[in-house]
Amino acid sequence: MPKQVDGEQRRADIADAVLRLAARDGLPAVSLRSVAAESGLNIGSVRHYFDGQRDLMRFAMRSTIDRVTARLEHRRSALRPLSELTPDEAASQLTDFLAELLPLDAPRRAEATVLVEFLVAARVDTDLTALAHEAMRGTLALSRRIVEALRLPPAVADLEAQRLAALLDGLTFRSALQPDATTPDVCRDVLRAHLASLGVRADPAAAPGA
Amino acid sequence: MPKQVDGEQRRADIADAVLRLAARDGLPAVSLRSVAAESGLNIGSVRHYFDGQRDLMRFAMRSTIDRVTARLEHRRSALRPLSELTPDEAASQLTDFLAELLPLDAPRRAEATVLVEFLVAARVDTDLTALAHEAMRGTLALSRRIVEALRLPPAVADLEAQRLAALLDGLTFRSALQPDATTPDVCRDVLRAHLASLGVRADPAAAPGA
DNA sequence: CGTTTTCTATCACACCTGTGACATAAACAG
DNA sequence: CTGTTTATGTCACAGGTGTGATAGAAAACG
Repeated sequence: MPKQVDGEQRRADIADAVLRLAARDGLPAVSLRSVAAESGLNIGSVRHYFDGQRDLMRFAMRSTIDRVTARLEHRRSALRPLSELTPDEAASQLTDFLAELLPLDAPRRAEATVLVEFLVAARVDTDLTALAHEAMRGTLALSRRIVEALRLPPAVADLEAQRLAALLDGLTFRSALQPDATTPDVCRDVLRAHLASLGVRADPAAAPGA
Repeated sequence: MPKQVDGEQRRADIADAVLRLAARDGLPAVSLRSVAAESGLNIGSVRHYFDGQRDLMRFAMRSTIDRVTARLEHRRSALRPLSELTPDEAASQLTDFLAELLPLDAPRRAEATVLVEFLVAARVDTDLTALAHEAMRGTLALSRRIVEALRLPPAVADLEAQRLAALLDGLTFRSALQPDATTPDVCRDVLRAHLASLGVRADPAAAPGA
């Protein structure tokens, strides 16, 4: 029975317990004792790997953000240039790409839900404000890149980026809190319709009334 | 010194203290003792008007929902028929109307922020789930009415209602949590642009490319 | 071997929570 | 007046929290 364990792996395991707990019972249910129980460790062990609750929370939120970011980056590398695609194909590809942010299946729902809880908590928790700003700026920056890829005129790029970011966060919010009302199908359809409505301006050949 | 006080007024005052506390320090900071302190009452008095914390929370959330609903109804009665307005005027009027939902000034920001906290808490708090569903269904129903007023084809009405609801909630979420990043001006502009983009389909005379 | 570091585990303490129970007092009813 | 209801306080208790301090065991080091 090896006693020397991988410290980073342990921290990740504990953070996972935090995320599982927060997703299932909400952030207020996350305490050092509940995390210890969820991870099968003793509270003393948890405290050995983290300076305290604040440190634990910061780490858990950071690892959530990093996980989503990594998944997006991975997806991004597999994107085909929009110039090779029809407007329809482009919309589909971008929908699948941005859907990585949405709570469309169990793991993504857990991530999105926990992130929403963290973002709300960060409003009054100064330990998390920096991470919250980073996360919010991230989806806005992502939206901005999408808007630029669709070659929207610069005059409306900022506005459309804000609109897309708000739509993404709104879909996440509604679907994470009430998945029976805002189902994964609704999320996909809404997102796709939105991207399509942006695309028609970009590609003159798609304008039906011309 | 009158001892016989208006019970309903007292309950409303206490609920106000809950909302102020939740807006300033977050829902987790709301306890019977903190509410008593915030409202200038004794904890015994608070407990005299409410059966307990659960009752207090339910009442506070309900009064928040009712307040927003009442403001919207009041605004609604002053709306001019869209048929009397140019598409531009219609978009402006609907923007102002729906802006009642957004955190554009201090009181509305407090309301929206508290509502977000309640909705998130309701995910795991069975006492609040019914109210949360009511609130979420409310903004969807409101969006639905807007979409119908814009005379969008029924084939896309459901989708557009969901999209508008998500946009409203997303703007609320982002602006309530980080008003410096999603400013009131951004909210207005985004909302107005969205309504305008819906309107062009409704009114053929506004189509520029025809 | 002994020493040191790493890891696990437990106790104790102060603090905060909701709530049951009770006392006190003011206002009203008869 | 007496009795009752309404309202305000206060106390105590069990349960939860983070954290400081400490102990013990196991692995790694010299």
